[in-house]
Amino acid sequence: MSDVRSARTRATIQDVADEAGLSRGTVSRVLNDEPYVSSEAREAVQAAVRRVGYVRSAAARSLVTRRSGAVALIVHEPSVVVLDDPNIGNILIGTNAVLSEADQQLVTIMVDSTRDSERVIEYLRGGFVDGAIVLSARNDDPITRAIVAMGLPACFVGHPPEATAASFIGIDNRAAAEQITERLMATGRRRIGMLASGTDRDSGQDRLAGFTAALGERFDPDLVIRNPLFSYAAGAEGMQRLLDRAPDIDGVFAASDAVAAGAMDVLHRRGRRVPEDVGIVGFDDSAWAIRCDPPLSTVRQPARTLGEQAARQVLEQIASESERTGGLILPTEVIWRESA
Amino acid sequence: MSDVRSARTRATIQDVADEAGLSRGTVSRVLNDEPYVSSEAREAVQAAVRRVGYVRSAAARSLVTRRSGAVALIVHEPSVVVLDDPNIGNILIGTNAVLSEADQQLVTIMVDSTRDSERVIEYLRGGFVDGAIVLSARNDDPITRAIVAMGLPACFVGHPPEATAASFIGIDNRAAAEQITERLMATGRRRIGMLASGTDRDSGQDRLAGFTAALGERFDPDLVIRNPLFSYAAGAEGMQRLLDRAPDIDGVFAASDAVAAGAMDVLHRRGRRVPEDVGIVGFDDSAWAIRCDPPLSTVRQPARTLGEQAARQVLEQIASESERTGGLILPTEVIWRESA
DNA sequence: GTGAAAGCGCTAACAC
DNA sequence: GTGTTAGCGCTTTCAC
Repeated sequence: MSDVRSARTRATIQDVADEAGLSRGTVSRVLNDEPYVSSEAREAVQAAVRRVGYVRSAAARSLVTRRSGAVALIVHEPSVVVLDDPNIGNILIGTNAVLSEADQQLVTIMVDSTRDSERVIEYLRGGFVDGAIVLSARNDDPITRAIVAMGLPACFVGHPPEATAASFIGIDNRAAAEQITERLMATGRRRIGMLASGTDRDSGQDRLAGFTAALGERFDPDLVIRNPLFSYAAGAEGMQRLLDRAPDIDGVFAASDAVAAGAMDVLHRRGRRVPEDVGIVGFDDSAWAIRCDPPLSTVRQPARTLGEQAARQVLEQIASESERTGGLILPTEVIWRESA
Repeated sequence: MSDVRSARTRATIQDVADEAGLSRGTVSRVLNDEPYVSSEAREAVQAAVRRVGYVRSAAARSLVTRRSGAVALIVHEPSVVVLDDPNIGNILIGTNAVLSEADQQLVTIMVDSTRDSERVIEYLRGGFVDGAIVLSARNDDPITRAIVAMGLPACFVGHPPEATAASFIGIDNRAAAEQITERLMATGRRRIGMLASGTDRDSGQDRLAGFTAALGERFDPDLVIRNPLFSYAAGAEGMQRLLDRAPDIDGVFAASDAVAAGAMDVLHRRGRRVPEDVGIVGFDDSAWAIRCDPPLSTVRQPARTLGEQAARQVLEQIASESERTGGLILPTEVIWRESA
């Protein structure tokens, strides 16, 4: 029996070396696929690894290489919001695909409290990850500040963080909102309102700004209902208020598809036909859109691509040890269906 | 200026010791909040840490302590499924809350391909995490096998993995399904069908088994439509087929709320009234349930608690270095609304 | 091609 | 209370 170690003790590279009758150095070379190793040695090491059940210690390796082989995806949202944001899932998929290809491990971290926030900063500083992708950070966010300060390779998805030259990637919410509002106007609507969710963050503000710009003179602040949440319930509740304020309303721009779905149900309940009486458009092109009756016209947000590109940017920074590159804005597309 | 290190080099504990005029040992004690340190020393160290901008290396620390302070949540699902599983989000929240309280970092890992799977095993073996919570693993899953083999503290959510005495936590899908089917029967339905999603996994199989058991003699295999997905689309498509097969159907048990929602929309479209003509019940008590019209009767699954308990089990195993405890089955509750 | 040896940054056991 | 020192398991020169 070559296994003389106790069950609780892991085999080390030295055990492998002894077993193979070689030195640690050679074993290390084999493990790292380095050149200048005889094929006999290579095979001997591989066999020895098997026999002693060796797995290398990430800590020891990372201590000397200063690399972990992992990248964090930080979801900085109160937990409730995360659940029904249709984009997060797709961003995650895109990011994971690209990192997986590069043999980096993606670890997703949720920040749900101040305590979380502090611990996450420790985690990042500790060197558990080589880079980070940050979703929907606020500008005054401590994690953002820490990342920038420590120079961790990173990409911010959603909006540029502060005035720093940090790399970011996002969509032009303002332009997209303007565009779809214009199309809504082109269908002949006269009294157009907005269910403006998330006005406490950039994306929400920008969508409202685009809406305002598109309407120009015809913009009526009374027809804007604000709500922090991008939810179905927010849409339903907002639509009630909008109808009470302006029963003659004939167009609605909802800040997200979920909001639009809530609004549409209320419209039906209040006896309004869509799109005959009221035209309605959403934002995201999420699963909600096709599920609506009639199907929802909306803005397609390239969430998956967002995730992929963010991952690429981080990988590039890690590889080149270069300074951050600038930002990137991905194009959106208006998807015209039957709701307007 | 006390900062003589290059910008690229991190300060080490030695730098702090020099700066504070103390030894590494004392600095380490302060850093770890150990007793037997004079308050002067403590303050001197804290000041020095500030000045040199010290952050301790996780790798070095973890190398000697054999602890990382992190726990993995492994979501072992094809990406598409993850997105609309209403339970995952809540499990995540519960897990994060408990771990956060214990100052452990939760890292969520998605397994989306064979390549992912292999990398994740490496990651776990490497010692990046002290424990793992595994969601909806299949029995033949390589990650499950690796975890069991390496003796990593772990808890499997959903179902016991193989015959091993691994710790797990879940709900009794079979009993819950049986219970709600019985209530459906009690409303006087004669021809009851099931939209049996996910029959390729334990939860789906168990729900079908419960349904079958409840119906007893009245069970008709022709009224069971199978579909791997727990989705709205699966429900819609399944309901079409069910209506075609048995136009006189008057009761439906859908394997999830999303499935039920899809089915209900088809019923409406085909001119059936709910619950007058057809009674329908779901499973999960997710956001779908109250959004249905009429609101859906369903089984409440304690997803958040599931996550909390799983985290506790893992923490306990980590702390005690004990062998795995057995499994735990949480109770479910039938929520009776208006759809049946 | 391979071995020997010097660390990576930290904790913990042991002196004092 | 504090300093000294021996590793933790690995990579990486530098000889040979």
